[in-house]
Amino acid sequence: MIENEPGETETVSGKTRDALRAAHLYYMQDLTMDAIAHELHTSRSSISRLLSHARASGLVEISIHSPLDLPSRLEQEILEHHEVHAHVVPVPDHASDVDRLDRVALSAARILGQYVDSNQTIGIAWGSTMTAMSRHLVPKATHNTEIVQLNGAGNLRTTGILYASELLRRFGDAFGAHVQQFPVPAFFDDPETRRAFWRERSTRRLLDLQSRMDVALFGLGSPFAEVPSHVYQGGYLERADYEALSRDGVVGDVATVFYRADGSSDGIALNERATGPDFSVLRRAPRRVCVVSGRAKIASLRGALAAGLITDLIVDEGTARALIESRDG
Amino acid sequence: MIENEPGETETVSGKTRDALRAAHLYYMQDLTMDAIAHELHTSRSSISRLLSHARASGLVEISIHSPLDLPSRLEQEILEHHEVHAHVVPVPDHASDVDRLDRVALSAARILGQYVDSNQTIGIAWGSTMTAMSRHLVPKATHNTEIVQLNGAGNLRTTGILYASELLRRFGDAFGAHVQQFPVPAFFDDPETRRAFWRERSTRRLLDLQSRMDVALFGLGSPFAEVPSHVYQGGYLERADYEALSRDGVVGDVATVFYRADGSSDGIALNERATGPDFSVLRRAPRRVCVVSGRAKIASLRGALAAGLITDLIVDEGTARALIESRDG
DNA sequence: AAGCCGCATGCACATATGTGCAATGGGAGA
DNA sequence: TCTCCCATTGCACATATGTGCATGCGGCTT
Repeated sequence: MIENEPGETETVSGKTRDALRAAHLYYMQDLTMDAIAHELHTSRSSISRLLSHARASGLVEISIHSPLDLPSRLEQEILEHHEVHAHVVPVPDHASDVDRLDRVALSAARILGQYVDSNQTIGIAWGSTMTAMSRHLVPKATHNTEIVQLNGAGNLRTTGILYASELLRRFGDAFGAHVQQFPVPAFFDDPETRRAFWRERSTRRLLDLQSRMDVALFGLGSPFAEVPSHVYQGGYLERADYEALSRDGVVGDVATVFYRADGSSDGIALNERATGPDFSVLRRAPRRVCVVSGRAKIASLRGALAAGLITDLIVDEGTARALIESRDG
Repeated sequence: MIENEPGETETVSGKTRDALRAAHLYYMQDLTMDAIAHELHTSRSSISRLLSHARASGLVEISIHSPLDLPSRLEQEILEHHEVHAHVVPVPDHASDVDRLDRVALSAARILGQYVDSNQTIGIAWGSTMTAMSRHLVPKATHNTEIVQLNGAGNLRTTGILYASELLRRFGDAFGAHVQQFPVPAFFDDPETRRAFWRERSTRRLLDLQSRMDVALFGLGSPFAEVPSHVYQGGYLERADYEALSRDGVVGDVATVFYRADGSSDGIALNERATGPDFSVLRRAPRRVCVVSGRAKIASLRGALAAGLITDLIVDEGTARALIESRDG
């Protein structure tokens, strides 16, 4: 976060003070913006902008509580079948996968604030889901919170996708948190290089952070879906790798670590070269938030659930329904 | 709370479900009402009404967080000088006392939800401030919460003022709580009658509840202000009573129990006939929320603070400023 | 001291939201 | 089964809110 500079202090806190006051008048006292403008001796349009600012900067928080006696049927069933707390994001069935992703990411960004707090270590993966989320984060002030990158990103070839560092920075900015980058490629070419790297003290420091995560946040990869995930388009994997994955019965990945439909991940060769945290490490985090959208990811989701990687799931309605309805969807 | 009747269940929970979904779409996904109407196959105006319902029924909660490093100057100073957590309600200086009361009550009603929770006993006084609040309560579902009337109300002579029972019922409805009425006059004529009554088992049960309150909620009376409080207009007190109060140096009351500027209340004769809880009982409640508006109540507020009756104060800005600025305001 | 830059402001217009009213339809009771 | 009642709906209009644009004010650089 940018510290106030001399001479700027007044302006910055003045704006926040105004925003706070306008928010009180608008949300607590139900005054019209016109009336507020009058009270604050400014124009109505300035108040409109001030209130937008108040919302966007987390001064105003809007939350939705479903009555305890009326949980969403889907969320209830997911809890019963999979022992996972679900947030089902309503999305019309006819929505495109792009819409779906955007809407889930938007909701997820706003829900995320509930999980993040001071004095926490938060692990974050990268991918198209996380990128979409990063665009909509609502800031929340925290102290002593640290964000740690879960897996290497290497270089990207495709355009229009943010570098992982930019993505992490957005999360860091939103929570006033320090960011620990993980500057390695997504996959090493040689398992031995990875092992050597893992012995480096700077790497160990980061791995240590990962093992002490309070919250892990990730999307899911699904290598064989019709619309392959981010990782599978970036040129990280070669044809031979795909064939190996296919042979190993892989259905998905979390932070570039692969698993099968039954949740197992032993003996998957590619994992020896991957940079994401071993599932045994990941599972140490008491809260593991997974954001998923699109039915293409159902197989991947089932696998991740079977592997016990998820404690909190944010998912679009159609996918949630498909998850519950049939085991062979 | 009205229980669902057969055949009504579907309708009621259907409406709540719709409201919940609409709220998600509106507040989490930023869809326009038009778009939501389309998704839910209804008209835009129905969505507008549905969202109003969602807000009014507490499904949607809007809260305002002031950044920890920027507390309101006034709130900060009140905390330092009086060891009380203040919520300062912004109100323009030129507002009338009626406006002031309305706006403070509206804000207070919305803040109240933060203090109320399941398994609590909540004591509530009555008066114009509480009446105004009762009109704006935002429902919040609780279990096993009990509301107990702090002081008797007797009969009222003036019109346009709700009977205490109606007032209490509104609080009870808002929190789904059971209400314990206290069917006695505000003041007994004879102290002996009061003592006798206090020995009754039904009374003792209620007094016992009062002594176990988790939250007490009250306004302040100020007998000698230009605009006298509710109690002083209702015909509860006679001229001789006023003169006695004046002689005793009384500056205010909480739930019809009087105190002096220094917070003392010993030897005030009228208190022997009053039905409100003794301050020693009141102070057992870990949270004691006081709602005050209007500079006329400053002397009364100072006294209540001196008596240590308040832990949380909701007050209009002008009064807060006057409280801080000069000791002889 | 002058000039430049960037940001905040208010206006006017474009959208979005709130609400009185008449019409509709489902359900309780006769 | 019929009728009446009341709650809910959508329309059309009234308000309220959002936003592109031109303007002007400070602050910083040259």
